[in-house]
Amino acid sequence: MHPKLKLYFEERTHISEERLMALAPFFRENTFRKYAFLLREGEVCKYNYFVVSGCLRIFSVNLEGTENTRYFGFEGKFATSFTSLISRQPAFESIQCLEKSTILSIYRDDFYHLVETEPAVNAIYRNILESAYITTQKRIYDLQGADSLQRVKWLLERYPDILSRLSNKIVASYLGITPYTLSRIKAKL
Amino acid sequence: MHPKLKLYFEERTHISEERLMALAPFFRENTFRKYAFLLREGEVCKYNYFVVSGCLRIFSVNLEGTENTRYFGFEGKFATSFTSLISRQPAFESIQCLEKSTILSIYRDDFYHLVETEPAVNAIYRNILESAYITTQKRIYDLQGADSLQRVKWLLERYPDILSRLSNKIVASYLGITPYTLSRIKAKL
DNA sequence: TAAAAATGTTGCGCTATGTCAACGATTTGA
DNA sequence: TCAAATCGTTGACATAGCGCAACATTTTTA
Repeated sequence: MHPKLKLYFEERTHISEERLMALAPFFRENTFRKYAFLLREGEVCKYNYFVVSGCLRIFSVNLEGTENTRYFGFEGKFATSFTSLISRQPAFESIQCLEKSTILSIYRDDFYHLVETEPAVNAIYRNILESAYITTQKRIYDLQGADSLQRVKWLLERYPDILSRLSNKIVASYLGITPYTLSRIKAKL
Repeated sequence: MHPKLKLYFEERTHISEERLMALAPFFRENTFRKYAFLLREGEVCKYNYFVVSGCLRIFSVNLEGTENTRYFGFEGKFATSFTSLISRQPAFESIQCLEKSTILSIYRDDFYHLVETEPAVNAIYRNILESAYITTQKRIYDLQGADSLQRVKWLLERYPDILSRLSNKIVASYLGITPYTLSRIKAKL
């Protein structure tokens, strides 16, 4: 099993070395080039992804053509369209590499089989859902009603790396402001 | 066990009548008057609530004093500050009745004990987290970048009752617009 | 049930931020 | 490696929606 994934499990749950190793075969490692799509809007999401290195984003495009990014998955994070994975319905969002990335993929049915049969995976899944829930709730509370400056400061406090690591266009689509406004705000900081 | 809660379980999981009945003693029934608080910001949330009748809202107040509502719990829904319940940290949000309400409460430790020991409750909890996650994700996608008119239409499509059942002030705090703007938009619909 | 408090409506001015345009800088891929 | 494409920056302009105020209406509670 990849050491990054092993670490992920060890930090979040108790599981014997032996049973942890039994999980390894379910994860397949791939590398993807920058801008590669792991999922396109309209497809049914069939995998849960674990980012070994690089970075993913999950985003959708609205009717006016504006991109809306809701999640960045950096090294050591899981990322998938849970909405599609859970419901088996076509995703309304896409998953894309923002850098050359090394990714471990676990097939949907394998993943949910493990959630049902391996307590450690059940606990991990619960942990992922709980964290994702808390994060999104906080995001709504913090950003709803906040002006652009507050949004950028919010990002700087929470995820200071993002602003330097990713392009303005991508960051703006995450903050819900235009790249023009973001550019102006950065100039004043 | 209250028939509304029984129905909730039966619609979402398989469990024998007998074991379902064994869960009943963990839930205590109370009625609260309109505007009563079940949780105030800063307190640690100790209960998960199930709404038998009436309506709860979960909201916070930002530094400027603007209220921000993130969830309405109507009849047949669970509602709690999961962030506080999970982390055992003080809540940054409050839970308030918007109508005279009948509520079933289950104590935090009892609830998580059942999550660990009763597969049906584990499944229910997973289901709640999954649904909450999907709902919040969609909310972010749908509302971020949307103007006030789009927000009101979004509400009318998804939760048409809310607009007639709750006050403009409350609805506006859910949509992230001012009551003034909401009033003007309603006049034009 | 009546007084008080809260909420809804609407006019007005202001400001933040979106849109468009032009151009320089950076990135990308053949 | 270099041409083409994308992205960043900045000015000018337009406008959605906020804040305030004043008054009407509804709701609350004593």
